[in-house]
Amino acid sequence: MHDVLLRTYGPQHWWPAQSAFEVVVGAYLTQNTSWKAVERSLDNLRASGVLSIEGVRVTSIEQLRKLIRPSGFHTRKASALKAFVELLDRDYSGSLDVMASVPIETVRGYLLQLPGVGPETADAILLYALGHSVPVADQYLSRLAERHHLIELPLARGRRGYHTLALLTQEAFSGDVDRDRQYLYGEFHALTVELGKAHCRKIAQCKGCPLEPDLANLPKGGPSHKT
DNA sequence: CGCCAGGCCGTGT
DNA sequence: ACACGGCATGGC
Repeated sequence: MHDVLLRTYGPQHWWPAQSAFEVVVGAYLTQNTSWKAVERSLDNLRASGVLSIEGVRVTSIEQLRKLIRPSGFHTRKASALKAFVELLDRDYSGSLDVMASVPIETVRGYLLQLPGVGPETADAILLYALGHSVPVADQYLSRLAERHHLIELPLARGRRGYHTLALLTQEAFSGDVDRDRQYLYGEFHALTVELGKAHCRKIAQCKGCPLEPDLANLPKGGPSHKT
């Protein structure tokens, strides 16, 4: 799948950000929100000089809320961003580099305890902001895995479903010893998102989907669930 | 106008 | 352990 999508869409060079902290902010803001809307919030933060650790640290939660309004759920996301910086200050000297030097499982545990941070946000931060080799799963990947019968339907959803998909991704790339896994995880997630953006609603019929040859082998009747 | 977006959380079974 | 609704706003 990765190679087919790579040939179709080309290298994605994810995550689209100018700094590690911008990755963190983007990971929060894009929760159930289109990236287009996130970009406007990021522009607002940048224009106000708030798109930095210090910026979030010194900005009031009310002001933060106004700036990120375009990307929705601003009440939750503003306080969640504050909580992240508080964790950073309290346990990692206010430095993402320090956070990146701590064992991955330890950091993941702390991230998951933060408000507004679930498995996908935590892994996106670990991979794209902290430079760890961690697969990232999402709804797009879940749909793809279901359609291609790579996992049983009961395993596709919920917290268990996320872990199953992440493990599946890890195993799928484990045999590739020539390419860098961190890079592959990053690009694969980016490519599945790109596929989702282009074919999210059409993937049921999958007309023009680059993975169509594989989807053509689906059982008669095809997928019945919503995409 | 209605659907949905690169989830997460609290509540109810 | 899941299913379900709420969270907010803007694009299409």
